[in-house]
Amino acid sequence: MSAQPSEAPAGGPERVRDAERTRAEILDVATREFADKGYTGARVDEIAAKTSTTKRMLYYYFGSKEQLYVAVLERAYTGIRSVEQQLDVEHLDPVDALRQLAELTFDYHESHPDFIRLVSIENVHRAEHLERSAVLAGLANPALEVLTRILRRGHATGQFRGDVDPLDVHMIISAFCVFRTANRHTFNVIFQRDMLDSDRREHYRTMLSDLLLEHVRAR
Amino acid sequence: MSAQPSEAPAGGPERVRDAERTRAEILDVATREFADKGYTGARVDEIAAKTSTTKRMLYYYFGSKEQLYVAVLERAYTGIRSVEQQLDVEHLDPVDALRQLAELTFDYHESHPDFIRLVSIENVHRAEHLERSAVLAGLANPALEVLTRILRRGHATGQFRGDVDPLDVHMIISAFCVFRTANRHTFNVIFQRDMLDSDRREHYRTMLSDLLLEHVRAR
DNA sequence: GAGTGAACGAACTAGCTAGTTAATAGTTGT
DNA sequence: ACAACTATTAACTAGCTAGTTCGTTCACTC
Repeated sequence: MSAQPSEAPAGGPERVRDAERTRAEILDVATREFADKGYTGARVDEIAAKTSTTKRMLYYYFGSKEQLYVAVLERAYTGIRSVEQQLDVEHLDPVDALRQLAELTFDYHESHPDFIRLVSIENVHRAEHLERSAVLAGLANPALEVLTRILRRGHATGQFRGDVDPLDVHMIISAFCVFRTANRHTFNVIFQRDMLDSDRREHYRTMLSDLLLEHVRAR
Repeated sequence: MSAQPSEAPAGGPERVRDAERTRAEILDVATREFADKGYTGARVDEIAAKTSTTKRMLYYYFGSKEQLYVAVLERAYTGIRSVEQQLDVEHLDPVDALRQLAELTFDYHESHPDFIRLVSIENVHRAEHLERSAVLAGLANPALEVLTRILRRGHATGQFRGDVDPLDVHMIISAFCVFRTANRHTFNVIFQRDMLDSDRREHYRTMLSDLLLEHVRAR
């Protein structure tokens, strides 16, 4: 990267000072650090040191450790929204749709360990930060809308029961996926089984779908 | 063991000094404090202040903040052993036995929020403390032995499938119970549903048993 | 080409926090 | 009764930690 100072018109924006970039870098580092050490355990100095900027900038952009943490939380939470949008419910058999939703969620949890850790951490803090955040408005809807549509169509075709609560189904999916990643450490120490072992991945992935389908299936 | 310390005048043991008692009090207070604030968030001074003794005693008996935390963890973990021992598997129909085991676990989680919080906290710390502890030896066995017996008898009577992994069943139970209590804060903020609401208690309790039975049932 | 505000950096500080020191009071064994 | 040990207290400290001060540099405008 050859530094193109001042006159950086067309080619590449090699800006020495770049608010957007600095802000984003702080957020990235802070996300890793908070996920790693927890809110109380994370150190502002440590976050700053891992940045290419200074602690002063961190306060300049985010105001306080807490506000930085909230910014991290908000960004992490918006990510999981995308899961449901990957699903083309209308063109799938309800059984396949539910299975795919479960698998997508399963995969998302597996590939975003920082997010899961942040959720655990935030729960230890009784969601006091998330509660005061504005982002969560409209976070519930996408997840539940897709599930509701799947369940309704499944009931229409006679494959599913009609009295299944979408939020209960969502809870089962979350419980399974969250437990597998969030609690794997104590589980592994006690039972000597690594729930994230790649050899067992397919087993768990199938198990979740089966569990769900057995639960919603018409009898 | 419990010797009559000197001449306590009739009434009761008005012992001014009592190692056992002091130790136990510190452990109790520390359990609440660590469960409440997490390992990093808890303050040694605060724990000491909530005791009828001083900080020095805390170091006298436990050596360090970390060793005190480990002692708290160890005591908390031994409690859940009792759940399986309440169950008289041999005199129950396998279906009822599994249902009862699920319900006992469900109830234990609900009535021991501190324990669940400690488990969450310990997972945020990647079980590094539990790993170095000796207590966990033999912690896995009671839970799995009971489950194995239930599943085996259920298979013998033709009610259950024969290829069910006891640890998988245990995992489903834990995932459900742990998620319901450990993640209720973020869940409630996002979905406006309190999973611990007493109105929904029976619903969830039944749902877990149903889920399990559908899963192990012979087809 | 000088002024202006946004972006940045180094060094500082007040208060906190785990752990200690040193001395004292109660308890036990003989 | 007296030594030896156990339990206990208050005050102290070195290092850490979130947040700040104050001054500097860059980019853009007119």
